[in-house]
Amino acid sequence: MAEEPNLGRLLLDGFRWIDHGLVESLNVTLGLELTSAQSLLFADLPLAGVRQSDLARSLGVSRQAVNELVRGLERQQLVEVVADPTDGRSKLVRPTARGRESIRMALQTFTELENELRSRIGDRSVDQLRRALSAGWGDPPGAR
Amino acid sequence: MAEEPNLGRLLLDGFRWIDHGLVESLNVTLGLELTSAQSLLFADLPLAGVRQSDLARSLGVSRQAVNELVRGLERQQLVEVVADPTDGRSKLVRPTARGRESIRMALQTFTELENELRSRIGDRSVDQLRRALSAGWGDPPGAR
DNA sequence: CAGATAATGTCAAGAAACTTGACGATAAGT
DNA sequence: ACTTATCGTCAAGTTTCTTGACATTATCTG
Repeated sequence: MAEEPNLGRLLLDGFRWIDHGLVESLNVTLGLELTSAQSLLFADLPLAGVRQSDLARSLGVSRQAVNELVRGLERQQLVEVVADPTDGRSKLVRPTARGRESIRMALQTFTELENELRSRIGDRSVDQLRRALSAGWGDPPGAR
Repeated sequence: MAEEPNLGRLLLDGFRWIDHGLVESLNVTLGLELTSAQSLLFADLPLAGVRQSDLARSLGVSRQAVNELVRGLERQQLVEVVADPTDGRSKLVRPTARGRESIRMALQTFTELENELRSRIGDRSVDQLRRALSAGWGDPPGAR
């Protein structure tokens, strides 16, 4: 007993804390109707636009999944999807004016959440947390 | 650019790393067929048994969700569900002999993953990571 | 003790977030 | 030129979770 808590559970709890704060902020404060996955994709969308398939790679999910999320954002006029001038196969996902404003809010929410965290566990701990997490996870030992 | 990466994304990546390693270990090495959520519930199940509804609270999901996960584990004879002698409403979820063996493997996997992590980012970073994450997340500012 | 209130497990229906497989269109490699 | 790979997308299915409703059992209250 006095089991040290499972690291996976700890990471998941942390994620849910951030995620919940982000979704709440976008939906309640801005009156949007974003799901969790849409928010996460949307929140750090480059203003210049991204190729859908790069988005899939960066999120670590299939192109099909990203496609569906992007269509949801499009329906809410937060992004527009245009043909990639440099590649006839690709499409670029780009925030609209309305989208850019929401992204600003999302980024502000991230810093607010991080400040909240700093006030709880201290500046040093937050910095160390970020550093440890940023080191890159690569593949777990058992990956095929 | 050189955007500092979104903390939520970092936490999620970490979780997925652990999760993938755990599921892989249980399924490939032990020949089980556990889903991600089943593995997470199963991996640190108290040997003495838990009430289903306590499990739900500790995981942060509904009783209905836990019920379904437990039934899956039961089908694979990893747990048995018995009436709680102290409360006629409750049921206790308890690992079987086969389950206990698998749990030992799961715990071993956790330490292996953590060791892998130590070799990548160093002992101090792992300790700091664990400490920061253990501080408890409570409710995010916008929680209702 | 009786009656209201609450907690537990479960059935059902459905939403969310994925997956794999297949396909046509475009790009790139040889 | 031909093969091979990549891109977006349609379709179908899985996993994980939700809310609502309900019967059963405990607990609280007067």
